[in-house]
Amino acid sequence: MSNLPKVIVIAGPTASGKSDLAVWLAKKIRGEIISADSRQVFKGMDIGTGKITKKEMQSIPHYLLDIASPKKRFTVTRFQKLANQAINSILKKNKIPIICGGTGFYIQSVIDGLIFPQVKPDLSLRKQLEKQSAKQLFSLLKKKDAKRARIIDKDNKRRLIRALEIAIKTNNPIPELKKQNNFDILFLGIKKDKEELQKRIEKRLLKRLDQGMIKEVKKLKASGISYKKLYDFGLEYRYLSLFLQNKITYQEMVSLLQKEIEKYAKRQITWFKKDKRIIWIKNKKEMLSLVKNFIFF
RNA sequence: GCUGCAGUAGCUCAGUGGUAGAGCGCUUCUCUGAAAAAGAAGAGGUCGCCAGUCCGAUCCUGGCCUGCAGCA
Repeated sequence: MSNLPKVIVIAGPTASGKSDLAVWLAKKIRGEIISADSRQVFKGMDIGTGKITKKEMQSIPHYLLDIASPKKRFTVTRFQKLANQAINSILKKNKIPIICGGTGFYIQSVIDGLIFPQVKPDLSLRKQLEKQSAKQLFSLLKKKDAKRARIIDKDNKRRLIRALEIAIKTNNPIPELKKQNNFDILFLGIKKDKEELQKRIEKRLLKRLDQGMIKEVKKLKASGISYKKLYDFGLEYRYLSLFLQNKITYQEMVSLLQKEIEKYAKRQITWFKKDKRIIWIKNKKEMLSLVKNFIFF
């Protein structure tokens, strides 16, 4: 039994019904919700991210939605900081924080208290390194930080660039990743079988197109967000903007998007599967008994 | 019915006289300040069917079957 503050986490792939479940639980146990979603943090990205509506929140407070401009860069460490603040203010009210979302890296940064190297992203350095091939970057890294080079994904430029950024700025090898235990965690995962999830993805996709998802992307573009940036947001924002540029047809957009969302869901599942703390649940009843047990003992 | 073109991985197609590849899909995986991003690996094929030539045929020859286009 630990004295650490209790935090509940609800994770799962996209379209698994996390948000609804979290609200339902919050009402039962006097909880408040912290969203852990790397795209829902942005203002104006609502339909495309499947963001919960005011009405659906049923007056349960939600944190970390609409807290950043899509024109600016948002990072894990920013998320981590804000999430910790949110947890503290929920705890002060004597309520239970429920972290709910699908961005595994964000969730992990908070519940494992990851300590990242103190090296801020340097965009001009990154741009410069970007010009080199993965092979060149890799051999550069071997010189600067041989240990890191041994375990890094040598084809992944993005990873290589960040590793080099750290090595160059600090002139030191990257420190080992530190974790700290700040909370007593109940980690729940929503289990859905493949066919059901695919059906839910399809249904939700068509519904959101109906709700004006295209208009939302047009609006973002009109507000000054480039197609390149929209492409980088991925999924809905990527494929809708390709359609708006006439690079693909409407039909292609819908079928590509369906496939891509399915693949994304699989990547999420791969991530979560690794975490052995997760208890996989199928319904509210299973969840509630686990939660009661967690809170009262 | 005739003529032409095609038939190779789940799909779209490359290719070679010494039993085969790509892209996409599928499966599995990675993740140290971009994570809906960015990457990696793997499993799939008696190369339409039957015969012939050849040391050897997916590739050449003949026949058959199937699809597409044109002509009648």
